[in-house]
Amino acid sequence: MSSLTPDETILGLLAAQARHGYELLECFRSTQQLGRVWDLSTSQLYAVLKRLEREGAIVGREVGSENAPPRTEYRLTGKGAERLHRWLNEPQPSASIRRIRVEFLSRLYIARQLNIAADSVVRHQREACLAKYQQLIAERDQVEMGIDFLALDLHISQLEAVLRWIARCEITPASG
Amino acid sequence: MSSLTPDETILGLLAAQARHGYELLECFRSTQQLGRVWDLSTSQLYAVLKRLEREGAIVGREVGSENAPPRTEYRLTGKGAERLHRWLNEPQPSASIRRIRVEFLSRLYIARQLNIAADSVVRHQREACLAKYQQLIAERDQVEMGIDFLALDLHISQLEAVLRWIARCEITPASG
DNA sequence: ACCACCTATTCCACGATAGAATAGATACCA
DNA sequence: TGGTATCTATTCTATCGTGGAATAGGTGGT
Repeated sequence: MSSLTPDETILGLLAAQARHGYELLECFRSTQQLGRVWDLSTSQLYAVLKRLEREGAIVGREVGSENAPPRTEYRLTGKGAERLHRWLNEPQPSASIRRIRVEFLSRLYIARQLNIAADSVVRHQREACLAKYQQLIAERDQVEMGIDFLALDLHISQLEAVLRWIARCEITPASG
Repeated sequence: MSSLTPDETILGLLAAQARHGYELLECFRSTQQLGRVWDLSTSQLYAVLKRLEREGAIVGREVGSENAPPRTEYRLTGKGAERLHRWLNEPQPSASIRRIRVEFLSRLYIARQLNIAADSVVRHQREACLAKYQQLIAERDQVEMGIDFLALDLHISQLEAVLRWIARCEITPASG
């Protein structure tokens, strides 16, 4: 598992419409949008754009503006769109608490932005969490009281909370 | 807030007894010990030891062994012990889910290893979580349905689970 | 004699990241 | 009209963290 990068989320934002770096940055800063989900620095955003372009998932073109500095507007390529949809439909998403908080919320948001039904996204996430939950329960039964047990027990509690929250997600899909 | 490093946890392990790198590594690998709390690579562990020595929190000395390669055994300095106890008694620990999972569990484990009462550690953590919890509840009331609300609601659910878990911690202190 | 594995640590190349720097345009105020 | 503050937009740089391989001594098996 590689670390948590906004690559696919950016692909999703660009799938909705072509944008330049600064616009994307605002999407990630506004609490109305992804501000509570991601915390990106300027340089990280531009570094990701460079990487995505190098990988052929997006292409940029220089756009001169009358009342602002020149900007580079990026749009999705076919390759990028393919990667985006693989990510959205990931059948076995991570059940890590952190990844749920970031990746799953991003998937929900992007699906909404693209007017794609999110129910399979939610279902996959719930199934992954449930599987992990049952595995942890089984492990906890083998373990004696100690730091080990506490860590497992906390993890299990976190997953229980996630499962209840996901159930609420399913009846109130993300808007905005 | 800097990122999540095992520096103080290592100071704690060295406070219990002088150890060399490989021994510490085993503490971080064994699930009986900190294996479920941290996931350190070899190079990270040695890098931290170098840093702690440079900062004067620990000192290493070469120890020749009969049946193994030479090793560097580290012990805590006065400066290191001071830093360790500041960390253990931190009055306002982070209420971030991730930090609770890692830092708080480490504090509990280290307190136990040093035969120090953990109740103030637990109390500080509960207070920090409760404050954060109430702040998030207030924020949620201001926010309309959307990704923003879902993110807040998930965060709140996670903190509720943590608070219930902490209540259980208080009646069953960590052993081993 | 050789290989595999354990102990113990170092090295290196790469990428991430924070924060400053650059730079053009507009707006405000004295 | 000069100053400076602020917004738009991106790049640069120095540092740090990291994974993975390399190094290296010792031990036990076949």
